[in-house]
Amino acid sequence: MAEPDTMTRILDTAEVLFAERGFAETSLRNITSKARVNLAAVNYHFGSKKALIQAVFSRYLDPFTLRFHAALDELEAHYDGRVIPLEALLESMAATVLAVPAERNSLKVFMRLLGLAYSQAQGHLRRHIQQHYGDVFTRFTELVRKATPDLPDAERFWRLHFMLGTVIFTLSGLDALKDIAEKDYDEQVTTRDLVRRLRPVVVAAMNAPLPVEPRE
Amino acid sequence: MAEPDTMTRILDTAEVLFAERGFAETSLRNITSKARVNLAAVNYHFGSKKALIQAVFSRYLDPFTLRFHAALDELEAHYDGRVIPLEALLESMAATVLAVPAERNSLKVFMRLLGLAYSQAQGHLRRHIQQHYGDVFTRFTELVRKATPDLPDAERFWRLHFMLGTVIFTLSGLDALKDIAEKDYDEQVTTRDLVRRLRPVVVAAMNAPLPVEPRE
DNA sequence: TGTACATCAGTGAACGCGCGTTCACTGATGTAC
DNA sequence: TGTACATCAGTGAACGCGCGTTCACTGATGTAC
Repeated sequence: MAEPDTMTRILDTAEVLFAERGFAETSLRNITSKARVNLAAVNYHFGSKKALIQAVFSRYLDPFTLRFHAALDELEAHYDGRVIPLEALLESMAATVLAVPAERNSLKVFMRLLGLAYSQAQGHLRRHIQQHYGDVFTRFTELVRKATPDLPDAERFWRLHFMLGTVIFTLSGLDALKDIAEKDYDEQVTTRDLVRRLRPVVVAAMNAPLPVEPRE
Repeated sequence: MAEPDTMTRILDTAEVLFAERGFAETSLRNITSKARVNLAAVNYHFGSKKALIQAVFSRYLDPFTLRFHAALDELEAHYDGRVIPLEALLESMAATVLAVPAERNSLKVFMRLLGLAYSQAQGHLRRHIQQHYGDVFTRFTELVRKATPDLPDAERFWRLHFMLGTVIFTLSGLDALKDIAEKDYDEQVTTRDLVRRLRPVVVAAMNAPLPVEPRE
């Protein structure tokens, strides 16, 4: 099989290293030497390290938003004006999340990248993502709103973010957790297994009773 | 009031900068210039940047483990051999987490640091924490085991980590989330408010029905 | 068919810069006799 | 009470190093006439 071209080799290598060590800890020299391309090639093809980081994200998020919009279209067509149940929405999101990196065989990398985007440095990345990919998330939350009419808006907002946290944290810290789990109960853990375990937890969390009102 | 001494000034400044930007993105020059101490003072007092990072953690985790052990002692004494209910255990943990940084007035910093420890680079930090502070967590999970006898061990393990993820992710990404929340529903959000919202979610998640068995 | 020029992917070496760390040092305080 | 020495907290300047970026260049391919 032919070697992939330089740009692809850079992206393939960069996403793995970024996911493993973060952005600041991964130098262009790390990337280019591992990818066996010239150091200057990154700046030639992408312009800067920052732009490379955004390109790495786009390669996951572009197909993700595309597919997710399509999946939501399908759901809306299927329910034809009726309210889409919460479980179906969550199921659809999970399926899309699982489908995208399956092509590129690394869900872990995808989740690590999302986790980094949330937690890492100032915000140029978060801003970039919100700008380019905020729409599909807005559409999703609007559908969730219809599926959970009894939940106050603020409560739903927070619970969605709680669950986002659970999923990203778990799937992105996967290696560490897998290590601990295997040591404690020498049991093999797969990602699909985790997603299976996450499902009832997320549903229960979204449907939890409302918190007690704060005392005045 | 007298200026705190050099070591304290370094620690106070370092924890804030680390929490804001991560470890790699925070240089000793950033820290020492903001703390108005000599650059060489970090290496004089701590030996290295790595040791400074661990010292920053110790200042939170030492009192935390102390207090948490004490809180669990109290619970065990109060229930006197009977099973401590899950809610009481979670409540106790939440109270301890809130109490420790209250003295130093930064829960956000504490959570950001924990989040970084989980997600950041290789593992020297995770190993350090596991070594020095693993005991109290082991004790806690053992009590949770007694409180949830119907939950399979693996399931409990994962759910505890899911919830750890929720809490750390939420409280450590607090600033970003607060921004979004305030833009969407110009509503002021306090940390105590979030903890109040987290409580029923965490309880519901721990008590969620078991996942469906995977098909063979 | 041949030639001149433009475009493109990639290269090798160097640039200046900020990094963590080191080292010889100063000046204040404490201790021994 | 005085002197010699040790310890300690802190300093200023320099160290070598790896970083992201730049730049002049090469060689292959495509386009115009």
